[in-house]
Amino acid sequence: MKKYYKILEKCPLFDNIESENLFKMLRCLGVKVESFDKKYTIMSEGSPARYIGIVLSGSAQIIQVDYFGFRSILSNIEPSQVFGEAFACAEIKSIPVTVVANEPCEVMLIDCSHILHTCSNNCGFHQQLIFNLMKDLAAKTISFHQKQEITSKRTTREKLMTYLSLQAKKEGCNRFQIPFNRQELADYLEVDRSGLSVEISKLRNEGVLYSKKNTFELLEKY
Amino acid sequence: MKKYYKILEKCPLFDNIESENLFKMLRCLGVKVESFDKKYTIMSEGSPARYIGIVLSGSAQIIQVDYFGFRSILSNIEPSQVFGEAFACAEIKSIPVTVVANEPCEVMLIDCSHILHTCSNNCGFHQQLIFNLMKDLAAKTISFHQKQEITSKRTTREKLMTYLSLQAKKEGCNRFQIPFNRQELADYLEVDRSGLSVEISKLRNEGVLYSKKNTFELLEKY
DNA sequence: CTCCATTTGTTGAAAATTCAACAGAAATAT
DNA sequence: ATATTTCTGTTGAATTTTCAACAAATGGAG
Repeated sequence: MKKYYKILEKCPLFDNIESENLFKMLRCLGVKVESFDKKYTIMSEGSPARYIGIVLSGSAQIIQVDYFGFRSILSNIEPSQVFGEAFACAEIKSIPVTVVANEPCEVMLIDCSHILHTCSNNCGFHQQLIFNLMKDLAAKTISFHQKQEITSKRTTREKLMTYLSLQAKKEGCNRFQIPFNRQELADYLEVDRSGLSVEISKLRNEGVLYSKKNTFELLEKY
Repeated sequence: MKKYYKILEKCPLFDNIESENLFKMLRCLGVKVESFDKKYTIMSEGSPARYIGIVLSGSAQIIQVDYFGFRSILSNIEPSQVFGEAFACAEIKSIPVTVVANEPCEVMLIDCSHILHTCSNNCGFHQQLIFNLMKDLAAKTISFHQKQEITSKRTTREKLMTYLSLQAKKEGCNRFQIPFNRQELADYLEVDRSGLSVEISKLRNEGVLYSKKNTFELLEKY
């Protein structure tokens, strides 16, 4: 467990919890750590909403697949970020999304009933944990608003530029990497992959951006 | 304040709080009630994220208006529902959306600092309030997933049918009213209004649905 | 009731997306 | 190193959306 120290410290779920107390608490919560190979399913749609997950290494994607097999990517989860908390906290029977490993990854799983219902030891961390969960959920809601701002645009070009601008802002730099390949970016922006490639080429020719693989740079022109 | 009793009782923020304690608590929180005429702005984008709102009567819409004046409707808020909580709880400087009165309405505003930071009286309701906030935010996240399921569809017809199916399911009845007129529905589904009208007409002719104004009915055929 | 403003439905043209198919590039496995 | 698979960019055709403009229907105000 020690090797996850640095990651867990940065997890918003454990804000304001002293590191010496953290491991005691994790024992109390009865956490478990699991590993998944690339493309493996971490949580599947329809399964009980019981666990809150924390990515320890690698990365995961929250996806929805509709009746016709169309995939849409809701978000990308990086180390020390939390997933599944909304379903666990809302106490719904089954989760409406699938979580897949985007690369080999390790995740910590916490049975949400250990968080939501006061523990038998009545340890003082619960209140802080619930407060942290609330802040985390608030932050998630805001990031959904941002995604909505992107996908509400009507053209592929606008969606792409809105996404890239927000990324540049988040990274604080005009040159940055994105966590998606082309098909994934298309599924995140909710557009056609080939149409997205066309648009990227156009923007490159117009001198608006530089791109190579998953590295992008917004040029002055824009 | 007494006249809002029934509404406040149903507010998820006050779950598991005895009604006799509710009013004492509201005083402690220093709530205020304000009225807005139809189309008036309740909270405007860019303003400080200080208040959590509860709709007491009428209804409000959460909207985003982009650089070009395109409006998109994120959600509709009915009496006893909460708004603005995500921005208040995430402690961001300014809110990224606008809240407008959809009809004459009254809202209760609670300064979030009174909820997030333990009150001087150290009254026991805070923990419950924060727990309720957490559950409310979890529920909001889930409803965003649902909206995403709608808007991720690629055609106007699919978006419309997905929306109507979800509404029918929510109402538990194939015949129901929606809280939007045509333009608003278009802005919620993120499609063109005239194209939406065309699609509704087609579906009506095909016998898939009945519609008149904002009343819809999904017919057997579907 | 009449007038006026708003909402809804309809149309056709222009623009954009989707779709399928394929070729070249890049990554992976043997 | 080579073969195989996956990913990316390109194309053209078909579909769909968007846009602008207008007519019909609806709803309110006076």
